Amino acid sequence: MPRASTLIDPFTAVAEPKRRQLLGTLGQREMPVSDIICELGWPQVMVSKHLAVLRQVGLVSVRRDGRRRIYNVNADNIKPIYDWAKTFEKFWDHNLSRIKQRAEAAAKQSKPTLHKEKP
Amino acid sequence: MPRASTLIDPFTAVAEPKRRQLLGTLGQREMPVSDIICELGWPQVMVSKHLAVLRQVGLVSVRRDGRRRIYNVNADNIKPIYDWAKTFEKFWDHNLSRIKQRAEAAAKQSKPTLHKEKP
DNA sequence: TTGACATATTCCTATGATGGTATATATTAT
DNA sequence: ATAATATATACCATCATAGGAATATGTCAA
Repeated sequence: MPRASTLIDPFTAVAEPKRRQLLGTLGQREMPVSDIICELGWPQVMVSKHLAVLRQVGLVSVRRDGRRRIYNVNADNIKPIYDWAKTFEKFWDHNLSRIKQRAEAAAKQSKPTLHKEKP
Repeated sequence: MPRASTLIDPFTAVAEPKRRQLLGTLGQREMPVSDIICELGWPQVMVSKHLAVLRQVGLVSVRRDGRRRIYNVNADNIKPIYDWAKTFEKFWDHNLSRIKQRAEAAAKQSKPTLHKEKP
């Protein structure tokens, strides 16, 4: 299989910088497509297609308002990304708080398989 | 440009599920490629190539040990992902704690548009 | 109805990433 | 030097996807 994932998970959806931008914009306030177009300055089709992707993955939700569609962030599906990244916090959080035990346990007790060779 | 970014930033690198798996494995402890191969059960070439990508983006670092290469996570470059995702925490963190002020300030001053329905 | 407006979808193409196979490089052992 | 081990790189084929253009759908107004 020549290429793994697609648009089924938030990670791939968010890999596209434009989609992060879009989410950032929507994060400020819910808005209709026209506003997004205005704020980002992209062609309408581009906005609509990126929105379609984000919708598929469930990162945004829509509701209709006349001929407009009001989009807003569905942040629950961003949380998995946050959670995943957070599993590495022990590496950058050096003045540990409650994570102390867990982090130290995991990080330090790996034996010195580090830089010794077969004698 | 038909298809935007590639393997230049952590987001795209981490979009590949296998690479997240790999990072998760390396997150436990630093290890040589052979151990990764063993733990994940992937063909060697696959591991090496995914590592190459992660290296390019700076998500892992290597050091040599004889004919082995010891890899470990370079978590500093995962933090941008964490930070980005964290900007949406106001949406899912409803029983706020210390983030209260900040979250509320940011979230509330745009109207309570969170889960409105079609009228 | 017709027309204007707002947004979505279909079709097309080019790029480039992924996985596989084979091969190259580097290091240690004999 | 040769072989064995450990890992990386080059080459190839497939196929998903971003973007563009054109078009479709849906909604309000006259």
